[in-house]
Amino acid sequence: MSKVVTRFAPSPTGLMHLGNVRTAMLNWMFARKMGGKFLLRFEDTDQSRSEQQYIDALKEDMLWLGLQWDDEPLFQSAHAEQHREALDKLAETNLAYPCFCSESQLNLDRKLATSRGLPPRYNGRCRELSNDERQAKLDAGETHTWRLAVHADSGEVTVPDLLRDNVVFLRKDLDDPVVVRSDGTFTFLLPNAIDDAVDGITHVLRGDDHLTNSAYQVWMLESLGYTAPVCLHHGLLLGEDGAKLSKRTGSHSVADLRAEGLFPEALQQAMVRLGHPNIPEDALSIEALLEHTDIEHLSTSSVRWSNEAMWRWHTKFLYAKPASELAPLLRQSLAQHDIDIDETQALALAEILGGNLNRMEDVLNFKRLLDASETISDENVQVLKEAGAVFFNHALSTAKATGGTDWKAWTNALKEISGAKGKGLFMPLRIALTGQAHGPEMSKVVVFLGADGIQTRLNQVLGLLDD
RNA sequence: GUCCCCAUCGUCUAGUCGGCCUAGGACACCGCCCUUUCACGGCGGCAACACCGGUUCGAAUCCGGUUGGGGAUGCCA
Repeated sequence: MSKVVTRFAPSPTGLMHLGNVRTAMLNWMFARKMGGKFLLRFEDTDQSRSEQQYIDALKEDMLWLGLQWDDEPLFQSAHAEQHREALDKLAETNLAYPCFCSESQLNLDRKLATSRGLPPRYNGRCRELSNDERQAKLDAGETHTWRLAVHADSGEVTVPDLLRDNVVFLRKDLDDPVVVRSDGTFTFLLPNAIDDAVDGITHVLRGDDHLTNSAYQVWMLESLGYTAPVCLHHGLLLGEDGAKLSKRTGSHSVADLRAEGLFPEALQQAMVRLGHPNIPEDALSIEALLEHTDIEHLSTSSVRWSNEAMWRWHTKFLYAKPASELAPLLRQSLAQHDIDIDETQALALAEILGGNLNRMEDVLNFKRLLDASETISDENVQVLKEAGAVFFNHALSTAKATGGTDWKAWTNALKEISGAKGKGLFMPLRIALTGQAHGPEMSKVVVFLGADGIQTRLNQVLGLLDD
């Protein structure tokens, strides 16, 4: 059995999107799983729309996602020769033919067919031209496209598919697809298939929206004497609303997600778990995912994307970050809002905040830990008012007496003097010091702030209550 | 219209040959416990075989049809 070779073949005309991510990951995973190769091929035949910046961005996103490709990236444009040869070879045996029908003629044909209740397919006018007629038109320089003579004959095309029963199409139900436009450029159908053949691709994982295309490509490759790659047509990735993935329904580009600070692991988790059953919750690395997935049993029904699930994974990964890794991220997030802290401070902050942030930007909720003048929300101020100035005067005096950095000692002393206890004791202090009703362990917070920090904030609260 | 694909809890799915399925798991959600907060963790709960026929002693599972979604029928990829 020959080695498995898969590929991800984006056209460099845009950024990597969620649909791309799924296809790329599945092809990568299948290759890894089977001990094969995973190739990256840029389908850059549309030179006018292809841009170097997208090639670079696509590569960067792939690496960010942990999808390293084997060998050097391939470029479809480098195979122009083979595409031409393939067409010539098909033309020789009349399996491809020039079509001189005009756009308006074809529209008319379609209307006519539909009105008669027939499928609106190409009626084969130019397929039935004699060789002489054909040559005469070509010599006269008439504009033409090239079509594949699929519909012409009886017989069937079988698309081999590992995920389902092989799909059988009757040739008469298929059309004669255009493979060369009137401007002489190829449509996606031919180069895509030829490249797979010459690149030695053995397996193609793609959405089932390609099923009919696969039929055309299988027919073409087999006509040329190639063995068509085995397909794994999986169900489509849908948006959150169950409709097709579109920009509006959350089809973010990977670039957007990265800009939002998403961890690649979170995207991996959310993506791979779609269409796969019962992957243990603790399969957190891509290797672990690989181990617990069976690509050959990937679901053939469509699946829904969930941003919420992805961000939940992100939070899980964030919680698990040790302070040493969290610290630089904290600095970075704060720096984005023009707050600069040094490394030591960042590490100290990371140690108390770890496990309290769902997204990196949540650190902004705790600005009061860094700056005593940071305002407190009205709702929380209300809690401070209910505690009252008397309470905070006691708090200040006991803080001074005990130093305040021993949470237990301080609060015990305060409890005795003020008579406050439980939530009524802890909550006002939490809000006064952190600005938030929820957050990290107070015993750590007081150490982080130090005696001065505590007193500054208590004084600031007292000033607030005076107004 | 014609052809092709798909259809189990809110979501992702288990369900090999029909009986062990009054349909299992995970996530989400809800409740309780733990916790000075949040989270984690523990326990419990809610919740689905799209519909209609047929075959059968017995169907989520097989067959037919219907409905719904998707794709093709594009000089998009």
